[in-house]
Amino acid sequence: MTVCNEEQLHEARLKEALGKMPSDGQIEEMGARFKAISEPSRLKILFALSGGELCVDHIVEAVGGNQSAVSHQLRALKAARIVKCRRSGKKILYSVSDWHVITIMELAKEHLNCNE
Amino acid sequence: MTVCNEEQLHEARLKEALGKMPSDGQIEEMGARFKAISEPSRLKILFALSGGELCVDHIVEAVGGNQSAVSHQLRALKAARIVKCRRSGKKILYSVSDWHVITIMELAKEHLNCNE
DNA sequence: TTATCATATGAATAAGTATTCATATAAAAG
DNA sequence: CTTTTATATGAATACTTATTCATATGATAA
Repeated sequence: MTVCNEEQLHEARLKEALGKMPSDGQIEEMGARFKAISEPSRLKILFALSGGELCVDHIVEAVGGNQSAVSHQLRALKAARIVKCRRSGKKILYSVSDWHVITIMELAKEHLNCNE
Repeated sequence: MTVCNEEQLHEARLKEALGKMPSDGQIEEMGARFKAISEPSRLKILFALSGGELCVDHIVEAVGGNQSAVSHQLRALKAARIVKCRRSGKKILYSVSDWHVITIMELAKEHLNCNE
């Protein structure tokens, strides 16, 4: 009767988990951010921009691939409000606007070397 | 001639960025992890599991949706080696195996409240 | 053994996403 | 004003991914 009841323990955990669960809106927002940095080319773009603003053709050099593809990815990152851009003469210069995302990328990169 | 040359500055930045760019393998690995936590239901599953191991039907309760869908997502998370499972009697208990991922989720959650 | 409970799986469909190609825009140089 | 340079865009295609339904597995209880 007072024996360890695993089932009861799990029920308690479930309730606790449900209590701490972020709202659907928060979950959506987090998911959107993670999705933005889940594609290799976008990740590369962001690593490239983490050193400072760059124009599109330099970004293209940094990530490889063709100009149109990079432009589409930049648009996605801009829509996710992770990067912003400004014009300077002929060129459009992109830069990071959400540094939290870069922080998370750096952290994830460090975790890689923890050869789990 | 010694005038501030923006172009030159950007070239320098590009080189620096290229130098710090993770390898393609690292980029792929990071991308895979971020992708794993970019879908709402998987995020919810992980938040639920962050309190300790749970059996599948409790996970289903926690995230909503149907059993089969949750099972497929659990498989994806297991394939990404973010969760693991063990059998206990009739039930299969899932738990987090890669706590780095949880760390990143918590961080991202905190960033949400920075009302940028 | 048979029935039942908990979970996993496969196939089909549906939805989302990346990439390419061709073309459009917009500023600058001539 | 015309041309060139830098970037963006739209449409089409090809991929990838999520979800559902029906069924399979595998442990346990009867």
